[in-house]
Amino acid sequence: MNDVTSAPGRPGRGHVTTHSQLSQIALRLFIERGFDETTVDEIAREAGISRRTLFRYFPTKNDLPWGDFDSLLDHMRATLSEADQELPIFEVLRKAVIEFNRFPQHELAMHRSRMWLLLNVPTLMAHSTLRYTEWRQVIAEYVAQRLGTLPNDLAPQTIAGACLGISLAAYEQWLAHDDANLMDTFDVAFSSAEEIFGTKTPSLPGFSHT
Amino acid sequence: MNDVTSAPGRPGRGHVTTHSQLSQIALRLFIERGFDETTVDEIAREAGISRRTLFRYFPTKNDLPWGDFDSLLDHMRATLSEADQELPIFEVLRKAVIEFNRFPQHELAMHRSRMWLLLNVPTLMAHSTLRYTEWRQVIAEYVAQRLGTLPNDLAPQTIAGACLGISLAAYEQWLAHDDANLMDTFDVAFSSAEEIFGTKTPSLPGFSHT
DNA sequence: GATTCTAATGGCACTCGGTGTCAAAAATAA
DNA sequence: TTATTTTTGACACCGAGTGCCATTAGAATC
Repeated sequence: MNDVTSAPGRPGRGHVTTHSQLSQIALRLFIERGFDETTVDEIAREAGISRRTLFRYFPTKNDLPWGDFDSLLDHMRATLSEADQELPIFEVLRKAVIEFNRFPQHELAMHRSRMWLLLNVPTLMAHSTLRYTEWRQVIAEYVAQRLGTLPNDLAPQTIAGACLGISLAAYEQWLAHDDANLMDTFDVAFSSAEEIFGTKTPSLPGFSHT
Repeated sequence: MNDVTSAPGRPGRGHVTTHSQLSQIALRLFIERGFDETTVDEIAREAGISRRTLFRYFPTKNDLPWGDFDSLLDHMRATLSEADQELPIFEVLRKAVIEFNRFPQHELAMHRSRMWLLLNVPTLMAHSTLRYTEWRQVIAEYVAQRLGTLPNDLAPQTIAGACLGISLAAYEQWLAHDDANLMDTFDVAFSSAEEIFGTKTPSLPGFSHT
């Protein structure tokens, strides 16, 4: 997933386009005409490349909206590894997740389209699972490191799952209110979760030992 | 998803097979040859029906392993609605989820194959999301009713998500140890989660206010 | 500047999942 | 037996994704 337009100092023909460009074009068409109604041929034609080439940039049609997700994951991994080990796990996760979902102003509209598609088109919802798995694993690995357990143990996986749930809930919220601020929404979602699961104010009658 | 073999007292040709039969045949082939390596034509041929007919029983190849999932969902909904409203939510959910995953002895082997496929074949993992959504919604609706909120509010959705996470973790565990008992595994998973999120013994340093 | 090497592109044919259509088959009701 | 109803099967078709190979364009070498 490297956006190598024309790698300098390397022989051979350079790339004629980028993942980012293709992703944007596809996103626009998906929003305009609908995901299922847009064929890969149309996207390729719009981008001025052949269908065959498009499938060399993205393995499936479902991957087009995601753009360069791997880079974002790497970035979150880095953020977590550099985090203050003294901070409570929950706070580190909250910050890292919020950071992960920070986008420059001029990309927000596109990001909104992207997330709307990912959370509403059945095919994309399904495919997203595979991406979420990678995302959860990054969280789980950090939690495991903090707890001194294995990433695949129940605790890290459960917490990672909860973080994903919180994030998706935040996105649903954000998409439902076009005036909402993404960062704020995430912060509120994490605080709500903290309250639900928190040890301080058990506001969830019954979700505890009795 | 009604297994109407030949509805008595109704005109017209009767069904030549059942969802359950097709599901079992498909399951066997998927395990034997692999999911991607098994074509729909092969399954149809094995079942003695046409490809076109198979697609009238199951909308997609991905749905074959699930069998009659809708009935199970209805059953869980019923279990929840009949549950003692005095019991803590967590305990009701624990029981309902365990009940949902109870299978007669002679079906356990098949169920193991099914779950192995659903949790390990990427295509099926992705597709499962859509089924999990229905499952989570059943939980969320119950929790919402208990809390007096809407099913789509953060709390019910978060708890439903957590239940799903716990269940999947339990299945992973069960599949990893072929001598494990499914019911026991679920019970342990729920207890572990209770400990992680519990208000009594905060065993998760940092996953709280400080 | 011509040649050579290398890597991306584009065209083509093919497989497979999934759908629309319609005639044939089978079961019930008359 | 005939009419009606419902499922089935055959066929044609579409779109996603892949393997193969000739072509193209850029960089390095001479």
